Amino acid sequence: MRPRQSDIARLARVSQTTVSLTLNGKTAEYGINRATEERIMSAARELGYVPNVTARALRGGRNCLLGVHAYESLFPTSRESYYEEILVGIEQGAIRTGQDLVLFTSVHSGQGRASIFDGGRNRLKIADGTLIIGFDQHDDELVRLAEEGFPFVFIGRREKPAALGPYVTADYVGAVRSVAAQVRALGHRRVAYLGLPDYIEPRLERREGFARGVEEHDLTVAGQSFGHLEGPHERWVQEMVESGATALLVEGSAQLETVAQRCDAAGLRIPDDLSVIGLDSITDPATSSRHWTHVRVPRREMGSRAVELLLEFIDGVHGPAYHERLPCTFEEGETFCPRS
Amino acid sequence: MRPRQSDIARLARVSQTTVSLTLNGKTAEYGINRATEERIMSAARELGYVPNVTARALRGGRNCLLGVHAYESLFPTSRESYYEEILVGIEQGAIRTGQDLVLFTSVHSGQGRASIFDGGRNRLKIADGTLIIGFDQHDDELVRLAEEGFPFVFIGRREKPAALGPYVTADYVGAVRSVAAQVRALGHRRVAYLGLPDYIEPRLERREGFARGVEEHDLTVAGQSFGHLEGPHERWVQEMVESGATALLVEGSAQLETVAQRCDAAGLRIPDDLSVIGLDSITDPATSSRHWTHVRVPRREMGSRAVELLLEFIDGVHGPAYHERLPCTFEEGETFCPRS
DNA sequence: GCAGGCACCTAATTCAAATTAGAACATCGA
DNA sequence: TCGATGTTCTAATTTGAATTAGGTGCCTGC
Repeated sequence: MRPRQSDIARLARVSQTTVSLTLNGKTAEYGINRATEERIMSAARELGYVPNVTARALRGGRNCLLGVHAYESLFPTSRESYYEEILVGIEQGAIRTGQDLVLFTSVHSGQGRASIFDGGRNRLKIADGTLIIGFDQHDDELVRLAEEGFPFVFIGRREKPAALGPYVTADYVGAVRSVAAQVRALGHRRVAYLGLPDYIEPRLERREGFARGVEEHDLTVAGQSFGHLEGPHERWVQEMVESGATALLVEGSAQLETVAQRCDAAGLRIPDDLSVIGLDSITDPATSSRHWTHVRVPRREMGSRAVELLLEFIDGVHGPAYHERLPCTFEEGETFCPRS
Repeated sequence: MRPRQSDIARLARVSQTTVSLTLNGKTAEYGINRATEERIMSAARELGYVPNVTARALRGGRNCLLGVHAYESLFPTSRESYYEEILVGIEQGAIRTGQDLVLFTSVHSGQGRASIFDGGRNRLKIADGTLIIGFDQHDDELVRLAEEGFPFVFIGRREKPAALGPYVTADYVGAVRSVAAQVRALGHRRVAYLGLPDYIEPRLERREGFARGVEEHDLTVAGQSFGHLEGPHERWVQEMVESGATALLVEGSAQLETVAQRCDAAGLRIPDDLSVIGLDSITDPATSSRHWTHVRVPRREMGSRAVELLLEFIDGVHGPAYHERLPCTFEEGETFCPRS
């Protein structure tokens, strides 16, 4: 059996209280005698004492467990997962802060959509709080839990923050504005924008950033497309360039490859005839045809910061309306050059 | 504040004992009245009761929480991670059996090697048992925990099972013997083996399977190499073929690509001049130059089965010496043909 | 010689649940 | 009507550590 504080106490001929005090370094505060302290410490060493976290957590009311919730499989089958990098960050954050993570897999066991409440046996609350990643289809349940005072932190998109809990996201607007500034700085005047055919928050914010960037830096828009997931038609690329565009901003990293193909087909050289700048992280550099100049979304940092934020929220450091926008970084590549 | 059993007790006008008994389904065993049971259950529902994992763990109850332990980051930074597929399987197993997973990230917080005990933050016991993946550098600690009766199940390699707990692995020996049989069945007589430069269990077992297969099917060995992580030198490939090999078995999936390059360089066609069979799963088919004929290690199934096994072990269905070897599957590809 | 204060330590309680050992009451057979 | 058996529930304890609220003895100052 593992030694307890009371075993140390017996060996050192003191009370369990004194042992606890000593082991927690409160000797000065409570005036424990130096000699007593040494007896206790050596007894602890002799017995190979290891505190029981469970007991400690019970007393402290904290479980040191943070939930991770994603409405989907967490260990992604596809390698293109949006979650992956965020999860890496969350893990790092948890390591740094000494928390363990709970994956609420049991909520998936029912068929149909995963439910946080899961028929009343609400497992969620075994954690001290929960990180929620991505797209939410469960606002009703979240509202209920938040009203009960259960702490959440959201990562990434949050359509209606609704003050349910703090969130961490990236500064998409700022990132695209800054791209616009650099485009202009390299002499470009006329630009185009290639978007994905949906309207989730990060994309809307990029578009806002583009609009503001264009205005602030006196650029003109040669074309915008939001039509196809995979990328634009060759025709669109050609027309855009013919109408004077010398730089193209691309929302989706997968679209970049299509752009490359279209340019090849149209006899356009990147970046000599057209500078191309990606507005999202490159998911898999290994499968990229070239070294794209792009904006990296700090997903890892977002995950990592979210862990700290959740702990701070639990401790009452921030209110539920608190949020942070982490800056994106500009990654130099070989697809962006001065206007020729 | 979160409701406790005593709150339910007050509302249902019974003792905390009765609440505990009822919530744990021991009504029959202790003869709790149907009406009392219903009062308790509805009170619990009304208050939104959720058991406190910490208290339960302290006292020694079940939490429907299974730990996952890997001595390394669980969410891999590299996409080539050995763990990934196993984790997918574990997640599926957990979903099927209604367990939640705890990632013991907190043990990594100390610098240096991750320790299960780690100066006292042994949180392991909040889980009902733990899955241990991969290579273990901590046998001493495991022994200690196992002696305390904490349930483990090991996945994959286990150098000294030491009867600490059951394990799940793949039948590497059988898989390679069966490859040898097929090689012979397609008329090959002389074969070569390309291994990785280390001696962990799965590789040793593959080599044993190769040795036995060669003997059983009356094959001869034209060459064996264990020199380089990335693959063989061109010279080795040439010599092997010149000495009569018509089939090559390759341990590492990454090595396959090197083999392809060497063959191209030497003017050897696969499979016309040389059949090539991989002995491990193809990690990323997208980056494969061709559709390799190979043995797939059932890592997903191993993870999934390990979850069940852990539950069975906790329930005393198996002893600590129990283990299972799951069969590998033979995946047809375009790199293995009859000897011409 | 007695209040006040300090140094040093401990008994008792708390955390939330599980469990052991019975208690209170009814019923039944002899 | 007495013991035996059952039914239905509870008081008290346990888990391991942290904390609160003291308690004891010694010294100082007046």
